[in-house]
Formats: sequence, structure tokens, C-alpha cells
Amino acid sequence: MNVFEQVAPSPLYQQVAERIREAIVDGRFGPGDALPGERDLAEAFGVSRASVREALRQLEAQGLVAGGRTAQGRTVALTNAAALTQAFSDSIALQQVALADLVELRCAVEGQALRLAAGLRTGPAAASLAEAGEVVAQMYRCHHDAEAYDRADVAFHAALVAASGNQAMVAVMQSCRDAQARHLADALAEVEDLPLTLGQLTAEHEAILAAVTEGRAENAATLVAAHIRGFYARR
Amino acid sequence: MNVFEQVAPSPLYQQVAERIREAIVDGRFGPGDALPGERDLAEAFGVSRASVREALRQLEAQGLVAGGRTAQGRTVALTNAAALTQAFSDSIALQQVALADLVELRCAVEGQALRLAAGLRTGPAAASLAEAGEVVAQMYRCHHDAEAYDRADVAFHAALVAASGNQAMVAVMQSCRDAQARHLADALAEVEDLPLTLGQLTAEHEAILAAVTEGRAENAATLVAAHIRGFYARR
DNA sequence: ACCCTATGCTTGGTCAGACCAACAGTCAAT
DNA sequence: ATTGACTGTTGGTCTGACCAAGCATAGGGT
Repeated sequence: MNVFEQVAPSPLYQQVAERIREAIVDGRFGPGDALPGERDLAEAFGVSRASVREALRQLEAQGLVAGGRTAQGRTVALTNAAALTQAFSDSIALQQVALADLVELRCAVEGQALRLAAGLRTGPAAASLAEAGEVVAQMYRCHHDAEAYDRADVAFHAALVAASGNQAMVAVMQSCRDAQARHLADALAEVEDLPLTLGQLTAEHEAILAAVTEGRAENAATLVAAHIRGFYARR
Repeated sequence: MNVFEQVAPSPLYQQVAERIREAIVDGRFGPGDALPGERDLAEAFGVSRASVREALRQLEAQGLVAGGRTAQGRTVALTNAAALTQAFSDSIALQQVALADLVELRCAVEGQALRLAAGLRTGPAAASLAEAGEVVAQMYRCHHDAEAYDRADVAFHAALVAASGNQAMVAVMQSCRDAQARHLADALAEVEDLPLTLGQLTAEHEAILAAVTEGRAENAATLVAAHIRGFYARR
């Protein structure tokens, strides 16, 4: 490693971004808080507004500050879930990973999540599992509406993975799904007999949920992996 | 949903970023290619250089274009692996996910990767497994040097996961590890009897590799999960 | 002929200052 | 109390300028 201190100083906008990042992760600005205006930040850091703006664009892309287009006030800090999805999406676009790889990744994550959830089914996971059950019930009522079913599917898998108590797995699962959806454009939209297909899917969902609630960890993992692979094999 | 079309157009810098992104993912600029200078881009898009710069900062944060600080020429497109790591890191910093969650996520991914690798051990995975074997041999020679061992550990796990043939898993595993490393600051640096501890770790590594090369998929997954959890439990 | 330097062009980084549209808050007129 | 004009603030955008660092080439010295 280089023992000399930062011979080539990083650009100002990066330093500014780093300072703001620190302020956020140190809790000086909590999620949802409004941070100072660009002019104030520029003055505070002793740089031009242009540098502050470039720093903000960087943080915005990383999901640390929200885009200011809605908020007429300032910019605020929130969640960075979108950054994860974007990263996966770009990985595919840059052909660094294949779509099938993401599918397998999701199987791995979701499978293990369900194993964990099965072990927690009577404890902290109970609420999430109940929610998943409600979503399944809801699925029965929208076998005719692909869009509504898609939303239900998202909710079901999210609730199920959330039952593992692992937010990282939720985020990765969700991001995998989103990244796939963008590049896969509605497998459901091309189905000829929609109610039939959705009926099969709902049955799979129900079987998966049952496996988890009954504590059949390995079974749940197997079922969900088959479910996911099957869904994307249909393409 | 809103039936009205995009009443408020997105900012120029976002549109520009989107256009450049398209140009990259459409292959008009391959990885490593130099893209036009800021002044040229500004003229091409009919916007000011400031807008182009903000767009570039955004793309830079997403890993689609490389930072221009090293390259005196222009900016170039490369890999976005760092963006993934950053996203995981930020998730922890924002306390959206716990460190332990990332550890479990890594267990899930790496476990499944090894199951897959065990099934491919005589085929495409052979080269990666051989590489992992060499790294283990190398580990025996640096039981005194924590830093060198750390590098070897990274290489070992990367090779092993790569044996699954799944680049997405490699990326996630790597990013998990990096994100953890940043917030965990050298578990190894605080060990009292370094050679002893590293010796144990090397034995674990060897056992994991053996399980994979002998096709004991489930065993490999179990071993690697225990290995990872154990390493971070030491904290 | 060869090497080395000087010079100039290009590029990214930074700044100052300006303008606009949209919104929040104020306050007077109804 | 409701409404409507006014005003200040904020983000978005542009212009035009300057600097330091790298690259190319011409030119000088050998």
C-alpha cells in the first residue's frame, strides 16, 4: 500500500460527497430529513454550487439522497433499495452476468430464506406468514388480471422472504426480480390461457406457504426454487 | 395510476444520463472504450457542460463510466461491481440491514454456489477448483501474514464461487465480504495467536474444497456456512 | 539520424454569476 | 374565512471563464 497521504487529492465533488455521506451515516441526517439547500452546502464546504450539485448527483445515484424533483424544498435521505436493483440491472446490461445467473441467485437466496423462515414459523415469522396467506387468498380473486396478479406475486414473495427476518435477503430477492422484470417484459402478458396458468401458479404459492408453515424447511426451499425456475423458463 | 403523461419532465441531466446509458448498454460504447469529451457531449445533446457533468457523476456512481481522475483522456465504461458493494455498504450504514443479515446472505449464496460447483466439478468448474487448490497451498505459506492471508482468502472464495459458473453469485459474495470488511475492520488484526488461528482456517478451507471436488454438495454447503459464520462470530 | 525539450492543444475540474419555474409563506382585499 | 397577489427560496440550467495535467508535435541540440 501507499504510505504517502493522498498525493493526488480526489476531486472536490467527491470529497464533498464523502462528507455528506458521513453526515448521513453518522445519523446527523436521518432518513426523511431535509438537508440544507445547495447554496448553504456550498458555503459550508467552501466550494462552488456546481461541485455540491455533482456530489448530490452522485449520492442520488447511490440512493442516499432522494431526487429533488418532487420535493420543492430540499433533498432528503431515504432508502437505497433502488441502487441495488440498478446495480443488478446494469450488470445484466453490461453482460457481466447472464439472466439465468440472476434466476439461480434468487433461488439460492429465497430457498435459504424459506429454510430460515420455516424454523421461525411460530415466532417472529408468524406475522409475515399470515400476510403471505392473505396474499394467496387474494390471488384466487385475480386470476383474470395479469397486472394485479403480478403485484400480488411480488407481495407474496416479499412477505415470505421477510419471514426469514433477513432484510438483506428481501432486498436482494426484490432486486433480482425487478432486474429480471425489466429485461424480461412480462412473461404473463403472453400467456394464452391466463386463468389456467395463474391457477397453477397460485397452487404452487399455496404449496410453498404450506411447507413453510408446517416447518418442512428443505421442502420449502425445493418448491420455491422449482417455482422460480419454472416461471422464468416459461419466458 | 396517473393517466396523464409525465406532466413534469425529468431534469435534463437525467435525460442525458439515460441517453448515455442507452448508448452504453446498446453496445455503442464497449467496456474500456473512451467516450467523447464533456464538451462534445454537451454539444451533441444540446445542453450545457454542467448538465453533462451531472449526468456523468450519476453514471459514475452507478459504475457505468469510470472516474476520470486516473485517465487524463476521457471517461471510459467498465465494470459496475463496485456499485453493488457500495449498495450493500450503504444498506448497512443506513441500518436497513444488519451486519448479521449480510453474513447469512453470504452463507446462502456461497452455500448454493458450492452445491452447484460440486455438480460441475469434473466439467467447467475444474479450472476454478484447481485454482482454489493452489490458493490453499499458498495459504500454508502465509500463516504469519494477516494481510497476505486476507488476500488469499478472498481469492479462495472467489475461485470457489466462480466454480459454480454463476457470475452473479460471485459478485454478491464479493460485495457482501467487502461491505462487511469495511464495517468490521480486520477480525484477523486482533487475533493473539495468528498462526494457530490461520492454521484452523486453512484446514476449514481445505475441507470445503475437498467436499466440492468429491461432489459432496450438501456437505460443502454446510461446511462453508459454518466457516463463514464462525469467522464473523469471532468478530 | 537521433534524442530531448518546448510549446500548444485538449481534457477534466472548478468557479462565479446569472436566469427561470415552481413552490411556500405572507398578507391584504374581498 | 376565502381568495389572490406578492415575495423569497429552492432546484435546474446556462454561459463563460480559469487552471493543471497530459499528449502531440515541432524544433533544437547532439
